Amino acid sequence: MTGETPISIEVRLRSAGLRPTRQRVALGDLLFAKGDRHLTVEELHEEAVTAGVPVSLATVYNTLHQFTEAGMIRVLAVESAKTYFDTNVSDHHHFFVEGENEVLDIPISNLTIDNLPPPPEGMEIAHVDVVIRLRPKQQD
Amino acid sequence: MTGETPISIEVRLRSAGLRPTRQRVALGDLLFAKGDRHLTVEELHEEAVTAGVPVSLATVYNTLHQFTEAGMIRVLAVESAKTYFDTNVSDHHHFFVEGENEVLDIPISNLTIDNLPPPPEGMEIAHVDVVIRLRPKQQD
DNA sequence: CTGTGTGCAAACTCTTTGCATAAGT
DNA sequence: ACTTATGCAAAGAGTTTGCACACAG
Repeated sequence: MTGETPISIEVRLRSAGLRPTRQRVALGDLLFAKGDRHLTVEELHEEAVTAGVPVSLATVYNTLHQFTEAGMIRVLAVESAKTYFDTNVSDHHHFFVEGENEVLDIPISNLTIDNLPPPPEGMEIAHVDVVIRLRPKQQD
Repeated sequence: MTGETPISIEVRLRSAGLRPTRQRVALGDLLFAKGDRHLTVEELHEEAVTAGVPVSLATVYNTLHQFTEAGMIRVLAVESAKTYFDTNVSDHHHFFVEGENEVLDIPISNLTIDNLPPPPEGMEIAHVDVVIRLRPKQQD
């Protein structure tokens, strides 16, 4: 066998209560076909147009937010003007290249966080984001 | 004794090569007088105006960026539309309240990160940000 | 005085919204 | 058919920029 059968985008969309329209399916394919990715709205839009799916920017915004609500992707905490969406919803972390505003997955590592503080009353932890900010090494 | 003598804003500005103008000193006072804070440009601007220092928004933007370059404050990695500036430049971490876009310091805790991955070639780690995203506890 | 800094308003970028048209079930 | 999604263009929010005036040294 060649691997696990991925659940089709159509099915995933339906379980999320979203109609599997051409645009949503195409965006879902782009997002999930190539492994884990972090994209901005503009990047995904451009990919879609290049791939022959002339979806509008507004629809990409809508769709990414819907996918986020459905828990299929999530928003990354980076200090950039643009919003980054991550197709990997599990606990893992990121490098963020200053200046270039580029997001990289932290490769296989056993980074661990210990002694997480308790959340304040009435709150629960939704997610823990570790962003390792990188800059070009300066040899002065 | 009542504590350490803080270095005056004037001196700090001069060492950073910044003229201690009325606006910069006032903003610096607001930023550093009350312990560690995280503020948006708008919040600081409003504080300044309320405090009787009618500085312009553009100047607050300029000043916060200059302070950041001087290493006096830093920008936080949160997934908010607004930029948050933190007066605490040391390694410490944050709660981020979803929806409210509120940033809270993580109180005294011995949160530690182990097995930090090595940065990619030619890059060095500028800062490690841990953002613990909070949401209201739901008891369903 | 001379060079910086400041304020204002306009410009820019990213994101959201309203509404007519198109597509899914 | 009926409902929901899409596209477009305009509006919003946050941030940056250009230039005349003001202030610090």
